[in-house]
Amino acid sequence: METARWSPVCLDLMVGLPMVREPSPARRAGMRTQADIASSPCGRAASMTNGEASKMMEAKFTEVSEENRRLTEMIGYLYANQSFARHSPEGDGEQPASTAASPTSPVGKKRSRESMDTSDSGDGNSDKKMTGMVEAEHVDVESPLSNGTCRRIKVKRVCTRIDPSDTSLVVKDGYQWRKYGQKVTRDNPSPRAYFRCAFAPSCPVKKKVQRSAEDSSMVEATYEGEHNHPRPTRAGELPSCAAGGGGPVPCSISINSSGPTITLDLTKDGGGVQVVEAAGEAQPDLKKVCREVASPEFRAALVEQMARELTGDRKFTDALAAAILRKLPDY
DNA sequence: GGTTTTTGACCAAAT
DNA sequence: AATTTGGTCAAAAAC
Repeated sequence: METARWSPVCLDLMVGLPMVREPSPARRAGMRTQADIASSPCGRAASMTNGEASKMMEAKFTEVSEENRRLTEMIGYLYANQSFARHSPEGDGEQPASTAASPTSPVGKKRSRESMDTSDSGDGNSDKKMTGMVEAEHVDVESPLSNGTCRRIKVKRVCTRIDPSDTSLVVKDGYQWRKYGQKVTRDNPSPRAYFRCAFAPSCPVKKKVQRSAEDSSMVEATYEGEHNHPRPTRAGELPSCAAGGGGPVPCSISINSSGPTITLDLTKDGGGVQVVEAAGEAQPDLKKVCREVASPEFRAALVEQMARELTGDRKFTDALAAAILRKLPDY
């Protein structure tokens, strides 16, 4: 996720569909405007009367506002929550490997364990809608090579809610995996399953999946490395809007600088949340954070925070006004 | 008969 | 140096 350094809170709303018209400033800033919504396949205002289109735009605008309100709540709460305060000065998700991982934590050093277990392939997110994924941490770690050099490996940890009765430990992330091992670990009675990408050895990505010790309905999937091939596409796994449907608006937001990077996925009801840890330090209690994210207090704080950011962004308000004006009939 | 999963054994790093 | 633990291998079983 691209993050900005100039503001403690940067809203990076990557919302919407491929552009049809010339990108507005708001679009360039990543914001989906009301006009975009109305002109998208999700909104069919063009074929309606002005009254119908207006009502539809109003409804869509309300819908997006509501989503933004929820996101504001979540961001504000997370940002205010100083449990995230342990970050490097840069606060950037793409840390130099030397700071992204503890000196003894590269993949391959086995005993650094879950502290380096926070991992990311950058790919397991796109199916949060299917899996009920609620959080992820990303860090880069160094993997020593035989020639003495190190390569950076992206590592991501994803929490996913699954059926407690489901013992398969299968996390639907859109990729194909081959299981190569299972192990019971010391601090969790549930076994940990080890998977390699089905395209191995050409694709080096691995993942570990283990049911949460505290909540058996949650599984933690740890991805190591990045896929070097496209996701095997299957019907029904595309985002509803991208597939031409009228579903939720894809959206992501990032916060950065002195705080953590947080990604909110509006393709999921209630919004999936990724917490992207800037440094290699393990997040002490992400599960707790996830529970807090769902709380009314969190939502309220998020509303205020996001509203402040949006209304304070002159570019956004100008672009929104311009987009609405374009959709108004000429008299 | 080929592919995938299971599972005990093995190895290496950490303690 | 011995033990513990996590990760991987590979033969057997299952599909």
